[in-house]
Amino acid sequence: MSSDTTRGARARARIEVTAAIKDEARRQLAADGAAKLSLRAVARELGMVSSALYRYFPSRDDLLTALIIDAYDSLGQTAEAAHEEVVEADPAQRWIAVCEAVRGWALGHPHEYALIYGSPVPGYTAPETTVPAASRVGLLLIGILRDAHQGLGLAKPPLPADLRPEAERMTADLAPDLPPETVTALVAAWAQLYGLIGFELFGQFNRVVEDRTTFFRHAAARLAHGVGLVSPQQGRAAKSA
Amino acid sequence: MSSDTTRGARARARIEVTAAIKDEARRQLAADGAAKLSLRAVARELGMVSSALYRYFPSRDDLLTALIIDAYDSLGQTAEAAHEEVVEADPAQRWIAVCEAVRGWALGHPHEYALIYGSPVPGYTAPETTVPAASRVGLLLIGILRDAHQGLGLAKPPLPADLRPEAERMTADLAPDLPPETVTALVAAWAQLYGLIGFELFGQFNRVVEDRTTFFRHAAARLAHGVGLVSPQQGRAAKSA
DNA sequence: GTCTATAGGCGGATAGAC
DNA sequence: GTCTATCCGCCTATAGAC
Repeated sequence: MSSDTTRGARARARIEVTAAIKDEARRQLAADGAAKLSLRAVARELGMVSSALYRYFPSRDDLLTALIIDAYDSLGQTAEAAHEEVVEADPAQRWIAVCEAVRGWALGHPHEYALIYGSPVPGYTAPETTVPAASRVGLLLIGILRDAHQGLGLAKPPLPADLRPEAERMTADLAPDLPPETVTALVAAWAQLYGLIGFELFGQFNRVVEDRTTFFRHAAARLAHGVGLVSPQQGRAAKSA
Repeated sequence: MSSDTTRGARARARIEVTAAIKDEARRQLAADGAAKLSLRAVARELGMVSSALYRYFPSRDDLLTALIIDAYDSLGQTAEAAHEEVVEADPAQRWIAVCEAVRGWALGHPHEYALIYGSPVPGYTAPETTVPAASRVGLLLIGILRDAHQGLGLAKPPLPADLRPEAERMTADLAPDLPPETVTALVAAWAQLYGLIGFELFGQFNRVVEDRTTFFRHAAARLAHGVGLVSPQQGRAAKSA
């Protein structure tokens, strides 16, 4: 039992030090960017010696991978929590809520957002282990569309003939129970959502858009409409598009 | 006259060396990213000594600024040239041609694209001198919408009441001769366009979208529709959206 | 405009003692 | 797990000779 306690204490200490390392690394991410993330600097700031960090993360890239997975999970959890709050609303409103949650997280964690959705870190390739965390928001959006589809509240966006083969391939991969028109529109809307957020975050909207919250809400609503969701509240405006 | 010739030769040499420095810097941008761009490494590769570069670029950031302006200009020129080719076509087709040109340039110059539209370089702030070059593609798109508006070929996207003040502010800034509905939709489409390109370029479409050219063409066409452009050829599909 | 030399830093990663 | 010591590399920027 005393050996159990010891092991437990060691495990706890390891978890705490690991968390401290990641916290400090996140701080440096904000200051210098992922490309310059340095184990040495992290160690210095924590009052450790650089070689000690290698017991926690075998290399700089492993630390980066941990930060990426944490960021995807934090974003995914934020989006899921926001969705839970409005899970009784109609699908279009749930869509908008998730979009706004993603934007809110991005504004609150700009450097982590850049880490996962910004330019790739040169010389670093994310391992497959990041995929589950990276998929969370996408799965949430698919779930909303699925609910709308089952409730017959989903219009089919247009799909030109030359895109149909690719649309069916994507559908088989991502959501075989949804129409190819929907899946294709979703993938496009997904990318466009991150375009809106990225432009705001990375300064492209400076001196262009001022009331960004309102602008974004409207853009997210139009994206919802684009994938076939029509909310009762916004039906009038959306139909006139 | 001999002094003129000498001065001319010196000026030419300066231009050539400046170009060589930027070319080598672009090569390193591709390899290591903007954050690690190093005057020393550039000098080494050119067979010069690092201190010599300071006669051409007073600091690393000035070199970066030159690369950014060059990238915006290269993109802008590519987009303008592509637009010239189809300037007789209807506005929707010209819109799509410009979008495809932007994507084509991005795929051909991924690291320069990341430099201007990717995550900001930590510690670097672009000076105002980059603005004119950065505006070229936007002005091109505004011009297409202006032609469509004057030709009465432009539908008004929906604009909710709470967005109208911001829409009118943006319109006064960007294109006072266009309807606020159009300008608002354009700004959103502009961001969404870069979202599509960024996702393809930065790997988010890996294992998701395969036939990216077709996918993009369709997405660009739907963006055209979203800003109010309806091409005769695509009228049927677009109207059913 | 280019050179050498120099100041004063920074980094990743490993070996071997404790 | 943490330490010291070490290898070997990198950087920005300047001074001063030519």
